[in-house]
Amino acid sequence: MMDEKTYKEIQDSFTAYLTEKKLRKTEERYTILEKICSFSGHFDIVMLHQKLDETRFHVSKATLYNTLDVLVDAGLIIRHQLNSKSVQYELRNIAETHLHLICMKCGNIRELKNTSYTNFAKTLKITRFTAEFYSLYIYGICSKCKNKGSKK
Amino acid sequence: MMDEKTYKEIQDSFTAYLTEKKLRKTEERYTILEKICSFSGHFDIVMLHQKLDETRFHVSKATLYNTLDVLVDAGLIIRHQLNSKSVQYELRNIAETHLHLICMKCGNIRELKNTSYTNFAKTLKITRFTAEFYSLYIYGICSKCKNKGSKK
DNA sequence: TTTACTGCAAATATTTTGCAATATC
DNA sequence: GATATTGCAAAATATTTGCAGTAAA
Repeated sequence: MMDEKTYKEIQDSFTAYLTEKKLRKTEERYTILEKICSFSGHFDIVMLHQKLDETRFHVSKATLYNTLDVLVDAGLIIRHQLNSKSVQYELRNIAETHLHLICMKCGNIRELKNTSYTNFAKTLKITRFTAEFYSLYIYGICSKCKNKGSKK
Repeated sequence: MMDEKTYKEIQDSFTAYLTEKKLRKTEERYTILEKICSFSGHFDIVMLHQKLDETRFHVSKATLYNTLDVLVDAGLIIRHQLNSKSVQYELRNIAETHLHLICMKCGNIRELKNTSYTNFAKTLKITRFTAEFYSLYIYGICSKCKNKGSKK
């Protein structure tokens, strides 16, 4: 879990967004966000649903999909398609401080703490577009697959 | 369509891959690759299927999914999840020379010709991973949405 | 020949939608 | 109170699978 201060900032940002868009501040939305903030990496819908159920907070799939859309719109989480399986989400806050190493053989994803690419990307001159954040994916072969050869 | 020389290189690379993996060199696989090489940007399964049908080359969805998997494995195309709708594919060859600007309001995607991020990324020291290619996604607000306010 | 690949249709998985009940504003 | 949001189940989409026929090696 992130520190309390960061969590409060994210929460406040969500509240501001909901207010601005005249959307309702429901328990479901805040509880889902809270759960997401407890993850340190990627997650998908199924996993999030399970974790919520485990803490005895059941929401319908419809609500989950709806809330994730809202959170994406609010810019608090981002959507990745890192492998062929399922859509993965990640707190923008965390995604910003990592780049993603994706093994093209086994599909494994490694997060690598690195902020230099963001700094680099900020120097790019881009017209007719206001950049908010950056995601770098590096595709290649992880050391396991390199040694063992193809796993698939 | 790319120039003939590039197309031949891609085709040869596919042949080498199929040979190495002891996979068969079928007309379907080569025709699908050829069609993909005629696109200058992203495409999805539905669009590819249509375009193939238009040129009177019908393949089943099963074959299409199978072939796209093979092409991803071969490293010739990459898979993007650029918006919430559907998975999009792109020739790796083309993807490498562009970065992607994704509007968080309207979902529109703009490709921006830029290779400097690849050069930058190549300078990153990464252990236990052999990088092959790089993809930079920049999330933000496009000028249309900036002016008009939210479209959604 | 052998068996990988294809097409088709059926099975799964994923996401969206309709609608009545509920809770926010 | 008005109506956005929720839950549930059904519908719509997207993807995978089983299997018999076909074709590459």
